[in-house]
Amino acid sequence: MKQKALPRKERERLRQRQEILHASLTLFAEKGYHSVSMQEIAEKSEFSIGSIYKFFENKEDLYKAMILSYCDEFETLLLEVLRETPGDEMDKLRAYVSLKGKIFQKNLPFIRTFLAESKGAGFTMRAQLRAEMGQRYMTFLETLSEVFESGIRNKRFAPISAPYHLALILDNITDSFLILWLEKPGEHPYPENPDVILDVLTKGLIPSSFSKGI
Amino acid sequence: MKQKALPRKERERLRQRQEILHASLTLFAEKGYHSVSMQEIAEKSEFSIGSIYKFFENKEDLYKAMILSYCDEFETLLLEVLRETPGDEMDKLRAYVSLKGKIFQKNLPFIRTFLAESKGAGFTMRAQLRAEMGQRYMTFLETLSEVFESGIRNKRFAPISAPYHLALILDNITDSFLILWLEKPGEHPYPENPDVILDVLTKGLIPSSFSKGI
Amino acid sequence: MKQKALPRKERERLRQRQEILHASLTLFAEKGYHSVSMQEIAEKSEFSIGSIYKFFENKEDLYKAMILSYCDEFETLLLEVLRETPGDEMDKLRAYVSLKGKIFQKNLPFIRTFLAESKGAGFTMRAQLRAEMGQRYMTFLETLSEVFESGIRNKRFAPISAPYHLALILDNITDSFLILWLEKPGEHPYPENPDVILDVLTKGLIPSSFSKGI
Amino acid sequence: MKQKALPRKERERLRQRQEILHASLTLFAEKGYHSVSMQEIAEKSEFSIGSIYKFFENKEDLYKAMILSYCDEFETLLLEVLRETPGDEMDKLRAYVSLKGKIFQKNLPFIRTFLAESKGAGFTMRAQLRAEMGQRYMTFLETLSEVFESGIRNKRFAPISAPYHLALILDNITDSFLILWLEKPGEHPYPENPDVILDVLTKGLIPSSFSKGI
DNA sequence: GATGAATGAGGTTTCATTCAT
DNA sequence: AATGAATGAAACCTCATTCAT
Repeated sequence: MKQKALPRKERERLRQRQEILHASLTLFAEKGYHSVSMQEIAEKSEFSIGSIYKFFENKEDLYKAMILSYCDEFETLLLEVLRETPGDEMDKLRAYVSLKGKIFQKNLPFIRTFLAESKGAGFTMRAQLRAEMGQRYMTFLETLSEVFESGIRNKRFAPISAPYHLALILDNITDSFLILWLEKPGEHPYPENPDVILDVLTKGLIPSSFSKGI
Repeated sequence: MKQKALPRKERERLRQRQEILHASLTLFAEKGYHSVSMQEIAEKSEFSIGSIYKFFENKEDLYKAMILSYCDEFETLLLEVLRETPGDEMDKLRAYVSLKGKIFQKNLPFIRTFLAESKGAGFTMRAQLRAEMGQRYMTFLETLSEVFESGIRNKRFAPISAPYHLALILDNITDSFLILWLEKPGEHPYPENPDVILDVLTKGLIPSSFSKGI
Repeated sequence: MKQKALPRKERERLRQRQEILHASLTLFAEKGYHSVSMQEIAEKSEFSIGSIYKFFENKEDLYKAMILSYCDEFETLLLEVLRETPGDEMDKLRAYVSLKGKIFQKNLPFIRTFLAESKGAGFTMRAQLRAEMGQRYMTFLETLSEVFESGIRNKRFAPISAPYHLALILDNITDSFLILWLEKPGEHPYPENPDVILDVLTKGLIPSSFSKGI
Repeated sequence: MKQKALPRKERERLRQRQEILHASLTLFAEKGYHSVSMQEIAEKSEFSIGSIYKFFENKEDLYKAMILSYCDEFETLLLEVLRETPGDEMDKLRAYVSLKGKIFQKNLPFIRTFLAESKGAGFTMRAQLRAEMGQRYMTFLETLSEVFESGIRNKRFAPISAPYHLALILDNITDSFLILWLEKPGEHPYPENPDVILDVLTKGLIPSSFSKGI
């Protein structure tokens, strides 16, 4: 019995931790790191300030945990879709583009926070978090680039650029569409059909007939 | 003589203002808006706190002025290169990609700040600045998209996507390379030859022979 | 038992609030609103600065609360004496003059503050507090003037002036004596016998014999 | 010629000094000592900040000079009317009450400042100014009380109270009417006929027939 | 002599963190 | 173990005063 008592407590603890992280995400996403007080997080999460300090050493620690927790979740999902989607490389890319759109659109509050931290200065983060996220992102890009590599190896893709660059670019093209949607959701919806996004990569801007002409 | 007396004072004032903006850029870029104190800006710019408040109403005003001042500068340069580069559309795009790389590499401290504010949550900015920058960015993208439009009209480019999307994507691809360079300057240099970046757009990932095969 | 638990905390809170108000009164009375720092109030009241901001939104709020709290207290006492003193109108006026003297002499620090705000420019107050105090004072004068009105109706008082003016004047005559006492307590004590003050109103400066003579 | 040169300069200086005092009165009266900056006084008076410091040692010195300058002016006028009004004591009192009303109504901005400093805490003033003004006020009251004393000596007035008290009270009654007028100018005008104010002193509230009845 | 740009001490207020209950 | 009242350092900003020009 005692064997199960501890795990149960432990699970309870983790659940509570998640609740705090969830509450804090909303707040951080709405107002930014510096404009959210521990008081607010305590109120929103319905824990006492003291309790929050039982789970996290300090405000920054909480913020980092929140960011990484969501990164974990999304990373897992995106890696899974790359690994497990059946079919050829294009099918994997299509599935990836679709899933990324779905995830971000479902997690609106997180996107801005995430983009600010990953693209930009990430002022709120200490070097430690930047490094951690940078590392993860590179690792993820490597997995994504394997799809391109495989495509090129299988002669499905032309070797127009280094696979790692292709991965980087595809990721950023999707980000572009997401940012556009973020700014003007009505005017610029994220395309339901992933090919609309992939076309930019797959089709050449300079038509072969034209390039031949040169 | 009196005619020049006033302008001289005015010029001196503007020069001082620029010095403050320059000093604050470095600090804001290094530590983020909230982690820089007016005290620090005063020390770095070698003005007194009081003097800084003669130039800017408050900290936020200073920050906004700093961002917009640099945006202005870069925007002007980039628009100019699009307008004035001789040759066809590809030449303009090449010139744009090269210049953007040069500008950003020369203004390292600004990039992070700028990217954070333009892509991400931009928590530090009030809606006003976001709107201002968003507006400018869109206007700029429109000018960039005119190059694509013209290219398509002149049958130089295939209509693989909406010109505005193409502009957005090209801009984001260059950003990607810059971010990569930012993280690991040695490992991922920004390509000197702009075609390395443009290839991804111009050449099709899926070779026509292959696509024909389908 | 639980029924008393909450009220006890609440009572404790109110007691602490009163302590801050009391400490701040002394300081404000000695040095004036602008020359008292929150630091000083914190030290004098033996609370931390942060704690004071738990009780009051800001310095002005604290000041207003202090003024109104003392006004409340004195108003209540003075209205009570007007309402509940047995006997005729003269008895009520005598009791009023006596009590006012006692109250002000016991609350020396408050008088100056109060007089400055009610008579003078009251620059420290925002319009809101001025209006509030002006309204209260007028209401109070109306109650006081009812005593004169009743006296006139009962033919105890001659209708030498409007009851409201009589009230205003009586109130100011007592103020005069209090100010005199304030300046030179030894030389000009507030008269123990209220008739010394009331004589000025009740007796005519110009004797009837003299006025008849005219 | 040189003999006149200096006095002219001196006169010019005094005129400028007065201009500063006049400009500062308006500002102090509108916003209160602490809410007026030297900058504002400089702008309003159309002198440079440096020049103002040539005339006055510091802000407080300027304030004191302003107060005392206006006190001087009004004191002189009021003493004159007491001294020079022809007729009996009642005529002098009537003239005094009328003139005081006129002066204050004409110098609205000054009244509040003056009343705040003389009646109330006078927070803005240092002890020095309070003492100075207190002294002057007492001296003035003594002159006013001489009218009452003379009236009593000449059997025109009944000795209902000490002459000094009578002077104090008359002064305060006029103040009361002025404050009332200040708050609600339309509703409570300062009486044109001074007897409306003086009646309260001259006539007895308790009619002799009634008092005899007791 | 006159100017007003420059200074920086000192004001109010916030909020992460602690710790007695 | 959980709480949240208390703390006080540190932020932004103002403005009386000085002094180089």
